[in-house]
Amino acid sequence: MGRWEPNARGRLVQAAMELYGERGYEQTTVAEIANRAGLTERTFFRHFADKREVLFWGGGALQELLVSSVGEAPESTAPIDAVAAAFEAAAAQLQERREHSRQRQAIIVANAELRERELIKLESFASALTDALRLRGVADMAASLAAEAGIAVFKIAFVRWLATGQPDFPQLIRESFDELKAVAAGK
Amino acid sequence: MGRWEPNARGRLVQAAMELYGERGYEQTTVAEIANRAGLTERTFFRHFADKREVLFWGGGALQELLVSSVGEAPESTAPIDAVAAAFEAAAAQLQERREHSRQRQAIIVANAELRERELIKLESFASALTDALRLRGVADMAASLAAEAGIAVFKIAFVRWLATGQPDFPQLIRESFDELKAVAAGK
DNA sequence: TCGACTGATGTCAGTTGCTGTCATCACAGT
DNA sequence: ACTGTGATGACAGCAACTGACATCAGTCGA
Repeated sequence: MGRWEPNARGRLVQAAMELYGERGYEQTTVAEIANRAGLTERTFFRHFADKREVLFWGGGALQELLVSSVGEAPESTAPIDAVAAAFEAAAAQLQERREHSRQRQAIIVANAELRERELIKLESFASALTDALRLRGVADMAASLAAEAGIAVFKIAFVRWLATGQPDFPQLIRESFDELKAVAAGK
Repeated sequence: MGRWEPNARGRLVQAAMELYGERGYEQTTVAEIANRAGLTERTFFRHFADKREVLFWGGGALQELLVSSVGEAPESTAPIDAVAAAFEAAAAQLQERREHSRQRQAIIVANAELRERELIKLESFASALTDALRLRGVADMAASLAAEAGIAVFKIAFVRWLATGQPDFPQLIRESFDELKAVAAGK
């Protein structure tokens, strides 16, 4: 056995989710999180850049999935459809942990600082998607627009997925992209 | 003459812009801003909720312009076109202070916390636009999509306006909405 | 086997953003 | 002259975050 209990980072995430859920983000101190995880405040900040980041650890995997999905789309696929396919894949992934997503989102929407952090994470997704599209030869402007529009669709569909009882998130994504196309066409 | 110099809020904004520009956002303390404005730190926080907000004061006017523009569009106008018209009006407004916009944006892009704050302000615009569209009888989903897609176009066009030397921001907005339509159509 | 090294953690002091509370005092209205 | 009122100052205090140094189980090469 090691000198310390294993998976310190995971314990911190777990403790933070619990405490943020129980008494809210602002009413929780970092010292309390660390304490519940059997660690010190200083150690918390060695694992996470700040008090918010603990809720967003793991977002990198989703970003990689989005990028690789765009890269794997057939060459003839239009940029917006490549982006749509990427978000369908992401939706399938999220769907496997719906309850976790729901709890996490409830915490985030209850606090402005956390919403800010979520928005910049989504912006990072948009930036990564833009790069992935450029690699396919898509022009800068079209790549940015497809990526940002995709994020817009995802944001809306995600909220809808959690709000309604609809189980099939990927299908909801498909329908939402279709609706974007209708809206953009001036319908 | 009053007991205090007038326009304390304006002096704080001015001092903050100067200091953030000179030595960066993080390297500037609130005490320094207040000091340059001839006030105390405590007074700074009576005028602004936090150290970031001082850069975003006045955003409410732009939001009102967006909302009223959507409200004034002809009834037959499609949601996406009402949104486009609103951003054209906003662009015309911003164009009158291009140099100020440029300096402010340079400060914001240089710091992640400030980018977060900007994103949540834009999200607030999206929410207001969504409400304005619903008032016109647009369905929830279409309203959200048109608003969020509009924000996406604006974000991209704004950066482009400042990056290129292009003087006509409203026209750039029009072209960008046209390109969104092309992208959404799968071109 | 031993000693040097590593890496995750603890300890502690310090800065800064931000808040609550109370005092001050020119000005306005009566 | 009397009494608010509102913007400000003064001060104490909490919590987020950082830098510097200590600790010590495990590891690895001599």
